[in-house]
Amino acid sequence: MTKGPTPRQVARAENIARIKELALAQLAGTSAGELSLRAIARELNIVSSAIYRYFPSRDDLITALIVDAYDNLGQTLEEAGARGRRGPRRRWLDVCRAMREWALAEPHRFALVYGSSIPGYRAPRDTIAPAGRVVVAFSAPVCDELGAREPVAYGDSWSRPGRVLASQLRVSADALELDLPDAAMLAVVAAFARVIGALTLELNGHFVGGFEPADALFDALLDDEATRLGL
Amino acid sequence: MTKGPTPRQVARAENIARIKELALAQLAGTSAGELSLRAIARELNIVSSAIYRYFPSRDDLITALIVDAYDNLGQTLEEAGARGRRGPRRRWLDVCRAMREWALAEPHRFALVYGSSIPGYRAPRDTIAPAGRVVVAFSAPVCDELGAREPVAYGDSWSRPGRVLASQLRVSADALELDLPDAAMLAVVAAFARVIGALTLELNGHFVGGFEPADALFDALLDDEATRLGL
DNA sequence: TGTACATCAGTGAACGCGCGTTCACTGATGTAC
DNA sequence: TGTACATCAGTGAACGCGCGTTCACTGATGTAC
Repeated sequence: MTKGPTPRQVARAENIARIKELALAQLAGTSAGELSLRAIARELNIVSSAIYRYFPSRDDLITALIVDAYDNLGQTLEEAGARGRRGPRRRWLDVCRAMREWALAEPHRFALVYGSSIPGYRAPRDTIAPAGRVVVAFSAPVCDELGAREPVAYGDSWSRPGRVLASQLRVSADALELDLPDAAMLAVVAAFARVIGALTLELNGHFVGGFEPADALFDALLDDEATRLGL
Repeated sequence: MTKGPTPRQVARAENIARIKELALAQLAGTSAGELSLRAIARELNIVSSAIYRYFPSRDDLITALIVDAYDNLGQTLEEAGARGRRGPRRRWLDVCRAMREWALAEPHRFALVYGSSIPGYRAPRDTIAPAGRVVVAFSAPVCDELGAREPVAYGDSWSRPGRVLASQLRVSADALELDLPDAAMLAVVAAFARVIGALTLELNGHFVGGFEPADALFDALLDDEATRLGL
């Protein structure tokens, strides 16, 4: 018989979850740099110093939120792009749309990971892997499509990357274990930049008065980008 | 004989400029939401309440910084893209490179205008025109190129925008007084999103360990984008 | 099963800071006659 | 040119807040024998 978690362990896990929830709720109204541990403690009906039983410092709480956000987004994208009846193009479009939905639903979380870096906060190594998960999910349909084709067919609209860039593309693809030729990796990065850029503009109100709602704009951008990705 | 500005007016203008400078310097180490008027006053050797002789509130100071940033960036792009011996493609590439240089030189200013919105701060109308100036400068070379061509030649890789999107594109182009057909306007927005996205990723450390420096990557993205813009 | 001991969540006080904004005021600068 | 008055930059005190983090402590929960 496996001994389950003790009541204390259960309570601890619950409290950590609640702290994160309250922190996220707070982020809706403030930037990450202003996240207040005391405010969280107040809402938890706990003395402020008690927070330190759960997170050794404010930065550690922020790190946890960032890791969670990447993981949550990554998983969302993985599910949206799961292999199935749909072709790669459709799958990739679904991934991107899921990304936008996630960003619109949780704009503060999006800002936390893809927004302006937090002053005074230095991201630890722990955030690298979860961040990669998002990119991997983003490019999965492209990898699948290319795996089924002659690599040479790719990259008609892209010129061949120079030596420096080619090497950087190689290093990046390897780090993420992406099986993509240089030109395809470049196209994926370009697509990612466009999606992040469009979401950044939309979430920060740069489309106000022009593209509101931005659904049609987004679809058009994605449709074009999919073609350029060879999908 | 025209009466020049009084000593008082000169001093006032100088102080306003110094306050902005100190505010910008402070932004290098903090997010806009944490900008401290008291800290500025301290550095100016002035009592904290004296700041209110120059800016009625913290938000007004932030607004001034935002307007300045847009104007400064806009002017930089205008100069980089000035008509001359270079063809439109080269001009557009120069504009984009100037934008990157500006962003790398003044990352906090870039974050101020294109980064995550500032919690509690509501941008007044005054920021709209300067923001548009940047987009206009960004698309100027494209407009010039298209003015010299058959509009029909454009947009082979872009599908025709739907009704909603077409109307949004029209409204946006008109608001900025851009003489661009729908497909071209769409391509410009897409290009802008990509550039903003790439800069956002670079400035916030998402290229660390992969594309460092990102010069080659940026050039490749721009080169491809220029082709897609029909340049 | 019962007891002794270790673990650890939560307390409460304190340290040393910070902030935006208002208000009545002084005294220098600028202006109109 | 001289004087009276208005303007306005800067003062200093106050209001009513906020923060992260440390530390010695109490007392409940969990564990090993």
